[in-house]
Amino acid sequence: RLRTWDSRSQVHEPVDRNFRQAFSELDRLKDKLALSDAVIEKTAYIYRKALDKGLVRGRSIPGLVAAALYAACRNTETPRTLTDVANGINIKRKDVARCYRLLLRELDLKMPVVDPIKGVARIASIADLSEKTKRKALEFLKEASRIEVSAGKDPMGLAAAALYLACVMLGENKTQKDIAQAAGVTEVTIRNRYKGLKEALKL
Amino acid sequence: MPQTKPIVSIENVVASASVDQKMDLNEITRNFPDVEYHPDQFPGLVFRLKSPKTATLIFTSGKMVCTGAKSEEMARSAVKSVVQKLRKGGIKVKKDAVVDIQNIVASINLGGKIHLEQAARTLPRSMYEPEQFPGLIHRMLDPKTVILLFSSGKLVCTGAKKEPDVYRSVNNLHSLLEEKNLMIYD
DNA sequence: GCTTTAAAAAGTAAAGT
DNA sequence: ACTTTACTTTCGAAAGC
Repeated sequence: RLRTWDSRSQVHEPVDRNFRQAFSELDRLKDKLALSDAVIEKTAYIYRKALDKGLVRGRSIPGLVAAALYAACRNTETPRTLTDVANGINIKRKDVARCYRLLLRELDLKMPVVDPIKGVARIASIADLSEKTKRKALEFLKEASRIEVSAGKDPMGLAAAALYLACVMLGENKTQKDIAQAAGVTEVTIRNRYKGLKEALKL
Repeated sequence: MPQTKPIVSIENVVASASVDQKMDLNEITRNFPDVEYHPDQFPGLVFRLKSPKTATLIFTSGKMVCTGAKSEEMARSAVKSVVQKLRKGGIKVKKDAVVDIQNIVASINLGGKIHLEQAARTLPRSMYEPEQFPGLIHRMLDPKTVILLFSSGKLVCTGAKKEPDVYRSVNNLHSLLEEKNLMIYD
């Protein structure tokens, strides 16, 4: 467990101090964001690479740890938003985003495209939506990505709109506000995506 | 050969310039009531022209930065115009400005939609993060430019230092998109 | 890295009617 | 709900913190 870290933890060279400092940060996040060991492991791997490439020089350690963590989530298809990670470490989302872009560029990381389907379960559980509604939303999203209405749109906004559309279709009484809050988007975004989905799916 | 002819529109040209002499920004501020100069905030003075609609930053070193022009030529004439106005306003400027184009921003319409997600998977040096921005960011090596791609088929090209580089970038990308079947024409 | 300038793309957001 | 304003991304130069 955390071999990347353990392998050098005995040696007290500056690089390892940096690594240890960075990961005391990460330990707190593991519980806060309910992350798996695999994600933590990948975060350590990515951070180590950044360290070896000298990307940490003159930059905030929490910012890069957050970025490495977000990259690990993306890489493992773990549904955590940039905002989740930023709030977890208590840094500005914009700073995490900047560090994340730096990691992608300098380490040549290729990330899978975020699938809106990954956000459905979390929104549904926070908004307390039925299993049936969830299934229906998944269907809508699959068709939406097939015909590419999702291109350029915020995955969480799409997932929220699909769930709202499913609620309307199946008669589950949930307000746009409830779902918007659960998804972390505005009601306006749900309305816009809802309109787009309905037209594109000809419903 | 590409199936459509991209419509390219140059939207902004950034140029640096120098009159190779120290400038008294406070004097300029006194003689030109419309300029903005807040040295606490930024060391450059902002000199705006109504036509061509540009903003030129003037520094005490005599170096300048002109933004907002719609062409390389317009940027050069804007700088000439600024120097001319400074002289008319009683500011002594011995030499004419030497101008260098630093960046050209253009908007483009390819005339067909783009398979953005597939492009994100196949284009090298690209980043597609719809949670942060709706466009796909692609870094081209030659010419060294950055192109933003949108599913609508519209693009933004930036980083070019010559107008021909904008066209070369667009044509390179357009061919690449067609080669890889990432374009949708109706 | 930041500060300031300008400009487009499309999405999201917030404020005011 | 609609409009308006504004912010996200990309780029480069300038002088200085």
